[in-house]
Amino acid sequence: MNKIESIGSVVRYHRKKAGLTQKQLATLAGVGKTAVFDIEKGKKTVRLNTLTAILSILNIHLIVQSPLMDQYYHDEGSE
Amino acid sequence: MNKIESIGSVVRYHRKKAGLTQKQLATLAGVGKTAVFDIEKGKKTVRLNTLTAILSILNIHLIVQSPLMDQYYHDEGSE
DNA sequence: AATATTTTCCCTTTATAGCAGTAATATATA
DNA sequence: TATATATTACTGCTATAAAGGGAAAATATT
Repeated sequence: MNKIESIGSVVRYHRKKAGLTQKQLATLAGVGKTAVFDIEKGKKTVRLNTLTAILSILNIHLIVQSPLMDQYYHDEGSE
Repeated sequence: MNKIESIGSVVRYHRKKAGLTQKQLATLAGVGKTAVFDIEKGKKTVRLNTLTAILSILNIHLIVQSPLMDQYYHDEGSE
Protein backbone atom coordinates (compact mmCIF):
# COMPACT_ATOMS: atom_id res chain seq x y z
CA MET A 1 0.00 0.00 0.00
CA ASN A 2 2.78 2.44 -0.76
CA LYS A 3 1.65 5.93 -1.59
CA ILE A 4 2.97 8.02 -4.41
CA GLU A 5 4.84 10.29 -2.00
CA SER A 6 7.44 7.59 -1.45
CA ILE A 7 7.97 6.85 -5.13
CA GLY A 8 11.53 8.16 -4.98
CA SER A 9 12.86 5.57 -2.57
CA VAL A 10 10.83 2.87 -4.29
CA VAL A 11 12.45 3.70 -7.60
CA ARG A 12 15.91 3.68 -6.07
CA TYR A 13 15.30 0.35 -4.38
CA HIS A 14 14.08 -1.27 -7.57
CA ARG A 15 16.87 0.23 -9.64
CA LYS A 16 19.51 -1.16 -7.28
CA LYS A 17 17.84 -4.58 -7.28
CA ALA A 18 17.93 -4.48 -11.06
CA GLY A 19 21.64 -3.66 -10.92
CA LEU A 20 21.27 -0.49 -12.91
CA THR A 21 23.00 2.88 -12.57
CA GLN A 22 20.94 6.03 -12.85
CA LYS A 23 22.43 6.60 -16.27
CA GLN A 24 21.55 3.11 -17.46
CA LEU A 25 17.99 3.37 -16.20
CA ALA A 26 17.64 6.77 -17.82
CA THR A 27 18.80 5.43 -21.15
CA LEU A 28 16.49 2.42 -20.96
CA ALA A 29 13.56 4.68 -20.09
CA GLY A 30 14.46 7.19 -22.77
CA VAL A 31 14.84 10.07 -20.35
CA GLY A 32 17.74 12.17 -19.14
CA LYS A 33 19.91 11.16 -16.23
CA THR A 34 18.72 14.22 -14.35
CA ALA A 35 15.14 12.91 -14.39
CA VAL A 36 16.11 9.71 -12.59
CA PHE A 37 18.15 11.66 -10.07
CA ASP A 38 15.34 14.16 -9.46
CA ILE A 39 12.71 11.47 -8.99
CA GLU A 40 14.83 9.46 -6.56
CA LYS A 41 15.49 12.68 -4.70
CA GLY A 42 11.76 13.12 -4.28
CA LYS A 43 11.00 15.86 -6.76
CA LYS A 44 7.25 16.22 -7.11
CA THR A 45 7.07 18.46 -10.14
CA VAL A 46 8.17 15.79 -12.60
CA ARG A 47 5.94 15.03 -15.55
CA LEU A 48 3.74 12.00 -15.32
CA ASN A 49 5.02 10.53 -18.60
CA THR A 50 8.62 10.92 -17.47
CA LEU A 51 7.85 9.10 -14.23
CA THR A 52 5.85 6.31 -15.88
CA ALA A 53 8.59 5.72 -18.44
CA ILE A 54 10.98 5.00 -15.57
CA LEU A 55 8.45 2.95 -13.58
CA SER A 56 7.68 0.85 -16.62
CA ILE A 57 11.32 -0.27 -16.96
CA LEU A 58 11.37 -1.28 -13.29
CA ASN A 59 8.02 -3.07 -13.52
CA ILE A 60 6.42 -0.72 -11.03
CA HIS A 61 2.74 0.09 -11.49
CA LEU A 62 0.61 2.99 -10.33
CA ILE A 63 -2.85 1.88 -9.28
CA VAL A 64 -5.77 4.25 -8.92
CA GLN A 65 -7.80 3.74 -5.75
CA SER A 66 -10.82 5.46 -4.21
CA PRO A 67 -13.99 4.62 -2.31
CA LEU A 68 -15.99 5.11 -5.52
CA MET A 69 -13.97 2.82 -7.75
CA ASP A 70 -16.35 -0.15 -7.51
CA GLN A 71 -19.17 2.09 -8.59
CA TYR A 72 -16.95 3.46 -11.36
CA TYR A 73 -16.30 -0.02 -12.76
CA HIS A 74 -20.01 -0.75 -12.73
CA ASP A 75 -21.00 2.51 -14.44
CA GLU A 76 -18.19 2.57 -16.97
CA GLY A 77 -18.60 -1.09 -17.86
CA SER A 78 -22.18 -0.52 -18.96
CA GLU A 79 -21.43 2.20 -21.45
CA MET B 1 -7.18 -2.27 -10.24
CA ASN B 2 -7.38 0.74 -12.48
CA LYS B 3 -4.16 1.77 -14.11
CA ILE B 4 -2.85 5.28 -14.36
CA GLU B 5 -3.60 5.39 -18.08
CA SER B 6 -7.31 5.76 -17.34
CA ILE B 7 -6.88 8.52 -14.77
CA GLY B 8 -8.66 11.01 -17.00
CA SER B 9 -12.03 9.28 -17.02
CA VAL B 10 -11.65 8.40 -13.34
CA VAL B 11 -11.16 12.06 -12.48
CA ARG B 12 -14.16 13.09 -14.55
CA TYR B 13 -16.34 10.43 -12.95
CA HIS B 14 -15.38 11.47 -9.44
CA ARG B 15 -15.75 15.16 -10.19
CA LYS B 16 -19.28 14.64 -11.49
CA LYS B 17 -20.17 12.53 -8.47
CA ALA B 18 -18.88 15.34 -6.27
CA GLY B 19 -21.08 17.78 -8.16
CA LEU B 20 -18.19 19.99 -9.15
CA THR B 21 -17.49 21.87 -12.36
CA GLN B 22 -14.00 21.81 -13.82
CA LYS B 23 -13.54 25.37 -12.66
CA GLN B 24 -14.63 24.61 -9.12
CA LEU B 25 -12.37 21.57 -8.89
CA ALA B 26 -9.49 23.58 -10.28
CA THR B 27 -9.98 26.29 -7.67
CA LEU B 28 -10.24 23.78 -4.83
CA ALA B 29 -7.08 22.05 -6.03
CA GLY B 30 -5.26 25.31 -6.52
CA VAL B 31 -4.60 24.73 -10.22
CA GLY B 32 -5.83 26.30 -13.42
CA LYS B 33 -8.99 25.16 -15.17
CA THR B 34 -6.88 24.10 -18.12
CA ALA B 35 -5.14 21.52 -15.98
CA VAL B 36 -8.40 19.80 -15.06
CA PHE B 37 -9.54 19.88 -18.66
CA ASP B 38 -6.25 18.49 -19.93
CA ILE B 39 -6.15 15.68 -17.40
CA GLU B 40 -9.71 14.60 -18.09
CA LYS B 41 -8.86 14.67 -21.77
CA GLY B 42 -6.08 12.19 -21.13
CA LYS B 43 -3.00 14.39 -21.32
CA LYS B 44 0.00 12.43 -20.09
CA THR B 45 2.56 15.20 -19.84
CA VAL B 46 1.00 16.82 -16.79
CA ARG B 47 3.13 17.39 -13.74
CA LEU B 48 2.77 14.90 -10.93
CA ASN B 49 2.05 17.57 -8.31
CA THR B 50 -0.67 19.10 -10.48
CA LEU B 51 -2.32 15.71 -10.86
CA THR B 52 -2.05 14.76 -7.19
CA ALA B 53 -3.48 18.12 -6.12
CA ILE B 54 -6.60 17.30 -8.12
CA LEU B 55 -6.74 13.66 -7.01
CA SER B 56 -6.44 14.71 -3.39
CA ILE B 57 -9.59 16.83 -3.58
CA LEU B 58 -11.50 13.91 -5.08
CA ASN B 59 -10.14 11.43 -2.54
CA ILE B 60 -8.40 9.40 -5.21
CA HIS B 61 -5.12 7.74 -4.29
CA LEU B 62 -2.24 6.49 -6.37
CA ILE B 63 -0.81 3.26 -5.03
CA VAL B 64 2.61 1.94 -5.97
CA GLN B 65 2.68 -1.75 -6.82
CA SER B 66 5.37 -4.16 -7.96
CA PRO B 67 6.49 -7.75 -7.43
CA LEU B 68 9.28 -6.51 -5.17
CA MET B 69 7.16 -4.37 -2.87
CA ASP B 70 6.95 -6.95 -0.07
CA GLN B 71 10.71 -7.17 -0.05
CA TYR B 72 10.89 -3.38 -0.11
CA TYR B 73 8.74 -3.08 3.01
CA HIS B 74 10.93 -5.60 4.79
CA ASP B 75 14.21 -3.94 3.83
CA GLU B 76 13.09 -0.37 4.38
CA GLY B 77 11.45 -1.16 7.70
CA SER B 78 14.71 -2.41 9.14
CA GLU B 79 16.75 0.68 8.41
C1' DA C 1 46.00 3.14 0.26
C1' DA C 2 44.83 4.36 -4.88
C1' DT C 3 41.61 4.07 -8.64
C1' DA C 4 37.30 3.53 -10.81
C1' DT C 5 32.59 4.20 -10.74
C1' DT C 6 28.58 6.42 -9.42
C1' DT C 7 26.01 10.03 -7.57
C1' DT C 8 25.06 14.68 -6.65
C1' DC C 9 24.68 19.26 -8.06
C1' DC C 10 25.94 22.84 -10.83
C1' DC C 11 25.15 25.22 -15.61
C1' DT C 12 22.77 26.61 -20.24
C1' DT C 13 19.48 25.72 -23.70
C1' DT C 14 15.17 24.12 -25.40
C1' DA C 15 10.53 22.62 -25.09
C1' DT C 16 6.38 22.90 -22.99
C1' DA C 17 3.14 22.86 -18.79
C1' DG C 18 0.28 25.88 -16.72
C1' DC C 19 -1.93 30.21 -16.35
C1' DA C 20 -5.75 33.73 -17.44
C1' DG C 21 -8.70 35.39 -21.08
C1' DT C 22 -11.74 34.81 -24.63
C1' DA C 23 -14.93 32.70 -27.76
C1' DA C 24 -17.40 28.98 -29.65
C1' DT C 25 -19.67 24.76 -28.92
C1' DA C 26 -22.21 21.70 -26.10
C1' DT C 27 -25.09 20.60 -22.29
C1' DA C 28 -28.45 21.50 -18.86
C1' DT C 29 -32.22 24.00 -17.03
C1' DA C 30 -36.31 27.28 -17.24
C1' DT D 1 -38.29 26.80 -27.37
C1' DA D 2 -35.07 30.15 -25.07
C1' DT D 3 -31.37 30.89 -21.64
C1' DA D 4 -28.27 29.93 -18.42
C1' DT D 5 -24.31 27.00 -17.38
C1' DA D 6 -20.48 24.18 -18.57
C1' DT D 7 -17.13 22.45 -21.58
C1' DT D 8 -13.99 22.69 -25.25
C1' DA D 9 -10.47 24.91 -27.67
C1' DC D 10 -8.01 28.44 -28.96
C1' DT D 11 -4.72 32.56 -27.75
C1' DG D 12 -0.22 34.85 -25.65
C1' DC D 13 2.58 34.81 -21.71
C1' DT D 14 5.53 33.14 -17.89
C1' DA D 15 7.67 29.65 -15.28
C1' DT D 16 10.03 25.63 -15.27
C1' DA D 17 10.88 20.54 -16.52
C1' DA D 18 14.09 18.08 -19.00
C1' DA D 19 18.20 17.40 -21.51
C1' DG D 20 23.17 17.20 -21.73
C1' DG D 21 27.73 18.75 -20.19
C1' DG D 22 30.77 19.06 -16.66
C1' DA D 23 32.87 18.78 -12.06
C1' DA D 24 32.95 17.85 -7.18
C1' DA D 25 31.54 14.61 -3.70
C1' DA D 26 30.45 10.21 -2.34
C1' DT D 27 30.81 4.95 -3.04
C1' DA D 28 32.61 1.03 -4.65
C1' DT D 29 36.35 -1.75 -6.35
C1' DT D 30 41.29 -3.36 -6.71
